[in-house]
Amino acid sequence: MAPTHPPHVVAQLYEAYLRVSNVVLEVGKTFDARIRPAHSAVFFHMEHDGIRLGRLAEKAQMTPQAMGELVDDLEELGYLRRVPDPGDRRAKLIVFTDQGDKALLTGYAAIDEVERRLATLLGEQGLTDLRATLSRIIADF
Amino acid sequence: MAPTHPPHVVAQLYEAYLRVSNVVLEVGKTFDARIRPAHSAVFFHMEHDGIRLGRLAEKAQMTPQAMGELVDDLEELGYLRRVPDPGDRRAKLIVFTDQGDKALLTGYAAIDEVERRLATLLGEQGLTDLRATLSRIIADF
DNA sequence: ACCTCCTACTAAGGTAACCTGAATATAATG
DNA sequence: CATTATATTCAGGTTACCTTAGTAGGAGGT
Repeated sequence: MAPTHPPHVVAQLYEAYLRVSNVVLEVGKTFDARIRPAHSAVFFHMEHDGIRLGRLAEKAQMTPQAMGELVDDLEELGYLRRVPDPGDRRAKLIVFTDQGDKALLTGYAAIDEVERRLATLLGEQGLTDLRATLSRIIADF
Repeated sequence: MAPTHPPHVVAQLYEAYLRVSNVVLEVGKTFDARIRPAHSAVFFHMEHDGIRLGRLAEKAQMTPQAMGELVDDLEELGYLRRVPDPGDRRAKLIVFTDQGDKALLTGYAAIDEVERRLATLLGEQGLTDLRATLSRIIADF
């Protein structure tokens, strides 16, 4: 069940998120069309010194199996590698390849670009206020 | 490709949307556990005098086939009915049953409740500002 | 060492929410 | 009328998850 007639804030939040995130997604698609939105969860939660599948899944709030598939994809595409975890021979550490590092930097740049565009649109103060307002909503709901 | 380290506005928008919409979704689930989030698109875009499947799909930005499945579900659950369109025998009008009307009102009430809660949290002025800011973002992106 | 319990990961199969392509019925148009 | 367009439906596919059930390798107690 969802919204109703005029611009409800719930609907506005959704719409604003869609539009803004789309800019970032487009950059990703341009970088490598084989990378899908679902893969962003991996880049988002990766750790540069390597991370285990279970922890990555936990951070992304999904099952290790689901995360395993995403990692499989990105490994096949050359963005990640699985190396044995020296501290636990059951486990593997997921690490970035050089190509993976480059993709991550491209993603960061796209997000920073969106922030700059928002600062221009709303003014520095306006962006600060928006951030504060969203934080309050997140904390309260 | 998506976010990065600190609270980026993109991520904040998403998180705020998730939290706020969850309140509405919970109300829906309590009303009838068989109604799924995907069905909200139907309630959102319905028109009280009846609407054709194609138009409903168009408003919700999905294919008529996908929308058809959602309408099938809600018809089976007793919230909608398909009646022949008197003006075009190829088409059918999708209309609410009494039960559908009741569900819609419940949804509206849940959304209004969220708005009231936001007004309390942010103040009337704060909510007005947030709405204006989101509108600007939507218009610009 | 040995046995039990745990943990990381993999395999197999399922579901929800979409999609594309093709069929069918009816309309609209030259 | 014959042609082309429109409204819906039918069949089957894809993506992004999930659940259930292994398997291989550690860790601790005896």
